[in-house]
Amino acid sequence: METSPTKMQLPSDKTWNRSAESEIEKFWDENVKLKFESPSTKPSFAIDTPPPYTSGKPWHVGAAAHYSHIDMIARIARLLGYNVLFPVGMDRNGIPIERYTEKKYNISMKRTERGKFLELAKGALDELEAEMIGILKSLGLSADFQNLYRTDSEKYRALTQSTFIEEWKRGNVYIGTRPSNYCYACGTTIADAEIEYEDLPSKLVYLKFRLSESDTRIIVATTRPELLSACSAIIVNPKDERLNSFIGKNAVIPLYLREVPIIGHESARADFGSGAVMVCSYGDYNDVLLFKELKLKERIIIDQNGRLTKDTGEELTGLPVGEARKKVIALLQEQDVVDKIEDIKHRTPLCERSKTPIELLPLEEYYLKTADLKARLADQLRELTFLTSKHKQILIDWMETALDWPISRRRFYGTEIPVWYCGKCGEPIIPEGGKYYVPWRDPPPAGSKCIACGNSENFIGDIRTFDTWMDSSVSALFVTKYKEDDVLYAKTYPMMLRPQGVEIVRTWLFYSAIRCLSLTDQLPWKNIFIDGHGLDEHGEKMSKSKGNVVDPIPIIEKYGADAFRFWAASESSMGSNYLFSEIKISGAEKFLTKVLNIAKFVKEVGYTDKIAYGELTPTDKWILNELNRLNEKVEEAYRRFDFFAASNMIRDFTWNVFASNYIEMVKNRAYGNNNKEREVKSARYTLSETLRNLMILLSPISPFISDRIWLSLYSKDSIHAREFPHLKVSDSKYLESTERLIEFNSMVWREKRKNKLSLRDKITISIPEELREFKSDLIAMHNINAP
RNA sequence: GGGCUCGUGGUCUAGCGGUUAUGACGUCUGCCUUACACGCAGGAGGCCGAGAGUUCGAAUCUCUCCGAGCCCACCA
Repeated sequence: METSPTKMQLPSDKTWNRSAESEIEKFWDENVKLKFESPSTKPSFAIDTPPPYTSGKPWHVGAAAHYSHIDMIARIARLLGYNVLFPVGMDRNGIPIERYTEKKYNISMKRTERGKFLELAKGALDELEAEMIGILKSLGLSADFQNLYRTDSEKYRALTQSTFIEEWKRGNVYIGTRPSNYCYACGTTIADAEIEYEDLPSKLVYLKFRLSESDTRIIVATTRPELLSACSAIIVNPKDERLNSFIGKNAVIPLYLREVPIIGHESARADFGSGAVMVCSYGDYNDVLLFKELKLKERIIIDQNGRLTKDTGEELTGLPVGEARKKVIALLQEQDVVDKIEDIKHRTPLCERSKTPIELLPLEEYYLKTADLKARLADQLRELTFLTSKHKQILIDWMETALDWPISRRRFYGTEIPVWYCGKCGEPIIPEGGKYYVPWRDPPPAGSKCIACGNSENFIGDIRTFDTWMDSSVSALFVTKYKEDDVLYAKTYPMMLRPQGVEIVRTWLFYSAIRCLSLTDQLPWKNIFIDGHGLDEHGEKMSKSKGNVVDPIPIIEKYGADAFRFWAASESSMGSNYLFSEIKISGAEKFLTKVLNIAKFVKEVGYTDKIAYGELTPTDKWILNELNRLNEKVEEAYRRFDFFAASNMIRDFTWNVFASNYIEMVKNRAYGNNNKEREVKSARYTLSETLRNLMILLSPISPFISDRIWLSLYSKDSIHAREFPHLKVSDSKYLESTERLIEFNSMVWREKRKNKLSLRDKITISIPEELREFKSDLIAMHNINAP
């Protein structure tokens, strides 16, 4: 045992708290460098840490718990003897930071000069980032902050661009014009995965269409009357006996007086609305399919600003969708073609970021082909282990439905698409990868030539950026230094672990898997840890709009990061959702205070040099065997990275076996109320040894307190350089005594209570034969009158 | 409509075929006991969602139903 503790002392406060942690945080900053060792004989363990998105307050306790979980895994891996690569990055591209900047400076992005806007956004990001790093550090994240990366750095963006260029060369990228999900609020195309649906109140308008052949009317129900002028057909279900006689006839669109065919189609449901549907470009995804299938002519009547075009007639031109809807209803009512209007709840596609309805608009965008990659991913899926196996299905389900990925965005703060277009013929010019290109600002590399017409001047740079998932989907390549440091790459790729939240399986997990698979012919990781959601105390999702987001900062200030972490570990099984509960966090703090008090006791009675196992008293041998059993169980849990099981086992042993029974049994002996020097030393040694061992077990979960105790009692070096303890004791006969001992102690306590005796009063009671080995400790503990 | 989870004392949670169901928080009672009153000890509180089946035996396996949550796909 190292007996020269540092100047670190146990805190004098009565409870474990934040200020006791701050000193440790400082100590780590100055003395502990948890870096990936190179060279190293240990096996590598590389973690694809999710780069947190810097979008401003409030921060989310769920995110704090998530990073705590990831840190526990990193620390467990170190404890198990791995050489851990634990990077930390900041995801800084994309729409949220643009919105934040617009709000902060009260400006409009698209009306601000681009260079100026980017500068403001960068400044805003730097402030947010500093705050976030502060939070991560105060949580005790043992990541490599010295090499913090940013997805908007030149180096990172150069990687995003060069991986795009590689995909282009492989023929996996194409430019396509197809109806895309367009968000007017964000002014850009978004991917299917970025849409969420919500049931919103809407009006179902029943319109009377006259047939061209006769005066008969057909009633058409629509939630999108403003799209009337884009109507290209009406469909009815052929099995719908009320309406199938209309099939083959033509109807006249009110207001516009244009004829459209009435067509039979299965997708029209007889039991909704009137049974007749107008097919418009584009009301919903079904319209897109119908236009394709029925080869209808599309009319695009909404422009990129979300306003109706002049094709819709004088009175509607220039109106935004919502107003146009009201106006057109009024116009139709004037003409007496509105049969009735129903209030309904309509499942509306919304942009996940701006929460505004999206429209389907044909736009020219870049797409990454996913069909082949999905097939390859499906092939290799069995090589990928999900620590929480139930989550694998989410990925599989999504793979079945995912379409080609639209990767271009009409935004400013993102990685620029590294493409110029020939000023003469429009052919795309793609540069060589490896550098960071800014086409909206700079000309293409010197010597660029159009491969189609040979033109070598007047190139036009693309003004678009990539979807931010294009950046974050290569995080595994960035941190393992793909095409930059072959030695590190060979050691760390594929990475051991991708930890992430369940809500981004469809995006980050899926996109990363297919992109890295495409570029490296390997899956980027061996294991996936999908973490659950942090819900509020009523089990509801926390969201800024509901206002129920709990900020972790005051929680950490109040209870300490270790209490927060212990709670995060012990609250629910790996990957399950958990409810935020301040009262439980305070319960975790009580446990840590208990641990602190055990340490104060151990320090007070003093500790001695190592004593051979054979020299120890039976009680001491007993607790060491129990401790050994705990070590085995915790090691087994830690090998599955199951901090939930481990934390609960550690708490149970520490409190209910070690403190309540063992310490009470040996307290007198440890204080020296015994004239046998050997037995006194035996107790002191065992107390110290058990606590020492427990601190190592606890260190991945609550690193502050375990290191504070470690440094105060045992060593001048941090606990985090330790390996997993192996006691190598195997007197398993002592394990049989545990239950009997606890039962006997309980029985004595009950007797004393029944007889209104205080715990230190004498009592006459006989000690069972099976416990005779522990007799002297039991007599001292309960003050038993030896019969 | 399809799929995936999940229903265990007031709350949360473990157990997932075998003696009186785990632990935490809360609650009640007593107690300043040479670490800790943010403590110690003791107690109350559960037909393990409902029903049926498999089995010598079910919280645990199967089916049906009820309820909750999440995801996906159509609703004009």
